[in-house]
Amino acid sequence: MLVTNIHDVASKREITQQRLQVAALDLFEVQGYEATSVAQIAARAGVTEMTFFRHFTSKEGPLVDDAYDPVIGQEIAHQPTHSDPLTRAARGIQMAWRRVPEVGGEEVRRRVRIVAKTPTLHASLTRGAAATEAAIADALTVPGTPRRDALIAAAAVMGALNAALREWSLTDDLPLGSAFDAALAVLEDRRG
Amino acid sequence: MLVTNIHDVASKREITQQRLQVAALDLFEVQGYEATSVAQIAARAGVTEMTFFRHFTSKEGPLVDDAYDPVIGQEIAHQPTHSDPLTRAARGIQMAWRRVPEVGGEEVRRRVRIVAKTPTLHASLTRGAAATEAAIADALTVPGTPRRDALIAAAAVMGALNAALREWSLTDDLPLGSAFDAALAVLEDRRG
DNA sequence: GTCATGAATGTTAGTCACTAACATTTATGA
DNA sequence: TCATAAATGTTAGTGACTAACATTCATGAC
Repeated sequence: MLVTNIHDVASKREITQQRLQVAALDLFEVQGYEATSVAQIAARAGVTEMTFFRHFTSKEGPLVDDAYDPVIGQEIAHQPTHSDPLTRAARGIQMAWRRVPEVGGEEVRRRVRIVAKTPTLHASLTRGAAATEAAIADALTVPGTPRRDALIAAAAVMGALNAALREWSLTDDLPLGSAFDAALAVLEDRRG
Repeated sequence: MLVTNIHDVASKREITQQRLQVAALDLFEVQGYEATSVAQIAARAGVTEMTFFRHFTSKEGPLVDDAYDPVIGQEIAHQPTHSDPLTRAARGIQMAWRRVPEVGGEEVRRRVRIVAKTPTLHASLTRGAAATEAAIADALTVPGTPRRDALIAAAAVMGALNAALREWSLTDDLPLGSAFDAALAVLEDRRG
């Protein structure tokens, strides 16, 4: 190529993916999710529709494709096993997010806000979180906690987290951490 | 028509819808959800593809279209407001299901089992439960419980319930109520 | 019974998400 | 410079879903 940036550690694949994600988010925000076609996104990113699907598994991809999971599972596995699974999951997630830099929080807000404003996408957030949910369930499955209970607790925590994220995304100033605090507070507040 | 059944209180619309649902479930069970096309379902039910979409909003319809909700909301609203929202939601649902006849439990098992065995449908169960979730959130929103907390608690409970239902559907003999008991037990078991 | 009216269904044609197979360009290292 | 593989393009197709219009069928008034 004619110009090579020394700091350009990103592969071409990563660049294209980034361009597609930006294009998708821009269009979703301006004209709404449903009214935006994959062809439009691809055109705006300067590639073909086909290329879009080589970078994202579906139209929802730019919104929900994520890659946290391992940290979360790790932290949950470190929780004391004498606690109940719901508490372990909640506290483990809290720990994990303390280790994640607040950097990029604004982009998360942008993405979740689009989801929050598109009811048909709420379930997609669940789908995107499927891997995370599985990781949580695995980390919760220890002697004394049957698989079934681990699955239930994982699903409950993810449900609460997604709901909290949707609400948080509609605010402008609250930090990302406050969404997690809200979810965990509801899960831990027991006044039967 | 040539033959009229006196006991035929069902309208033609209801009959067709029933035929479509049976056809869909049969095909989903035998060849899997993804491998079944709406055209196939319609053909088996003796109607057109177009007619299918006049009875169900999507291919998932025969699996997730439901109509409980009002009873649940009612029971939750009757829970003592000094309890925390998660507990109110859980106990309200328990009450509601005590009032629902176990009749039809086998069909529920059939439907949920298909969902449980089709990972891409897990999120659809969430979508199908959106109305129920909204009803729960509404019933939880009382003075002293901010809307945000109600939304979080509703999402957590629905997540737990769906996970419990998926697990239950894979068993053959347990009654439907045991699925609810399992979900609520995890939500109420606090050993922080 | 007949007839009018609306519900239920059919037909046609189209959009859009998504996939497969194969061709072409572009980057990278020996 | 050349070989190799990664990245993208092209073409063609399937299947979910929708819109517009035509047709059949059921139901009540008369």
